[in-house]
Amino acid sequence: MNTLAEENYLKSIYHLSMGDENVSTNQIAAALNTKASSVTDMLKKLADKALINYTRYQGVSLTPSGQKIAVSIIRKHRLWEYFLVEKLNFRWDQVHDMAEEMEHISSEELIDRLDKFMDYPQHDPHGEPIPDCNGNFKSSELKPVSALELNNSGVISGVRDQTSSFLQYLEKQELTIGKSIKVMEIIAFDHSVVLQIENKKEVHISREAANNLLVAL
Amino acid sequence: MNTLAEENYLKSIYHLSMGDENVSTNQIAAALNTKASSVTDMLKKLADKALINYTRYQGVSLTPSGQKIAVSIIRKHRLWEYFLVEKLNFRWDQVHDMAEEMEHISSEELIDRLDKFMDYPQHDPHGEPIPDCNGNFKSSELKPVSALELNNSGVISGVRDQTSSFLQYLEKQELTIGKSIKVMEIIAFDHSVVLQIENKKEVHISREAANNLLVAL
DNA sequence: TTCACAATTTAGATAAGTCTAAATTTTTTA
DNA sequence: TAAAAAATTTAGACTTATCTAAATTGTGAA
Ligand SMILES: [Mn+2]
Ligand SMILES: [Mn+2]
Ligand SMILES: [Mn+2]
Ligand SMILES: [Mn+2]
Repeated sequence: MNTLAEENYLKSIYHLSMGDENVSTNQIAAALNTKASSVTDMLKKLADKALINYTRYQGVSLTPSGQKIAVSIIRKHRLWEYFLVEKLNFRWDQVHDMAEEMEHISSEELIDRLDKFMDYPQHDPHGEPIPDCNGNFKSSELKPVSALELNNSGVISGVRDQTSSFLQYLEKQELTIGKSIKVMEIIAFDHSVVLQIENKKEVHISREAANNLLVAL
Repeated sequence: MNTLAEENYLKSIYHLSMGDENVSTNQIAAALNTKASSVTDMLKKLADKALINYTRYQGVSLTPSGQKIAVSIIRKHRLWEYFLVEKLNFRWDQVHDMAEEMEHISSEELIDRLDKFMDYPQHDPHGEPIPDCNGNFKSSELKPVSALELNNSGVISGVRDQTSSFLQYLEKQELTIGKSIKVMEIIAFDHSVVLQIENKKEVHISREAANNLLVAL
């Protein structure tokens, strides 16, 4: 099928092109922790395979077949994360790196059976929607806390950054999935935000944290 | 840790060195479906890493650390096969190739939790013993049908060859795990064997098949 | 004990994926 | 709008894992 490296590039391009138009070489290099020159090499290869639209110096977008592969990898990633948390009792901050490997297990039938085994879950442990076996899924209607206005409320439903350090920080602040929060104050100086959790405790989080914490309204 | 290729070589050497002394370059090449020259290159690499004992032209054996890695890969392989059959309802003849990929998922904690989740199974779907988290397991006391004498009985408990085609052939002949069989006749000419299954139906199998079908006495 | 043949290793290539350094193109800024 | 800066690509190299063809080593039959 496709190599592990190709799959990682396609997934990265997919994530980076959310909303925006073309994705740049440097964006991909940053996301994959590699060098721009390596990215250029791979872009030529993916373009040859008709998985991306690529013109020198102009950035890239996925073709329909590239998109299909990317979504299939994302489906695998999220289903394995769900499995690790729900069946093997890992914490949500432990599973991302393992899923990064498991998403490359090739069998489609395996992943469809895993989906059924877990009774077709709709969201992964970080609140992201799980594509079904046809690749369909609602794009998440979640907003970052940083997009809320004063006195707005929401229910914590996901995260953008899935690093252990961020998830563990949230855990410590009791900002976990399902909790309802209200914006008590927005500090103009640094865009940091004071939140009230479940009408009780207040916490003060940075702009950076508010950007990466997602809520349903 | 180790690359996928290295892991496959170590596992292969482990399987080939059962009982025998040193494993030859050509044996490994045949098992991995590659060329002898490629094997030589890899043997040098594994010897540099102190995972095998290697002297030019003399074949190889695993060092204790090489053995430890091989057993860990085999543990993963067999636990994933068990998972695929018991939890995802695959047939025993469908799981080997998927497990060949899954055995390379690196996390040891993942596999230990999977082991617990399935309640520490002792044998994989082909009757092979599953090493525990310390790498301990009884070497299988199973004998090939070809080693039985006339009128000996046994219970079908495993297979050597795990290809789909052999497993499907056994299924069709009703020679499945758990069935008891008795040797009714051994044809001197071609060493083929006539078996009676569960004191009922008789089947006639080739020497090749008898070599690859394992029974407990 | 020699010699032919089988087994193994070496030599030299190739493909994938990556890197650094240099060249090129695009974009910004003055 | 021309120079400077930033982004991107190219050139050339390296690593891992493979291969074919040629050279070397080991061994068993005569
Ligand atoms: Mn993830
Ligand atoms: Mn990945
Ligand atoms: Mn197997
Ligand atoms: Mn394998």
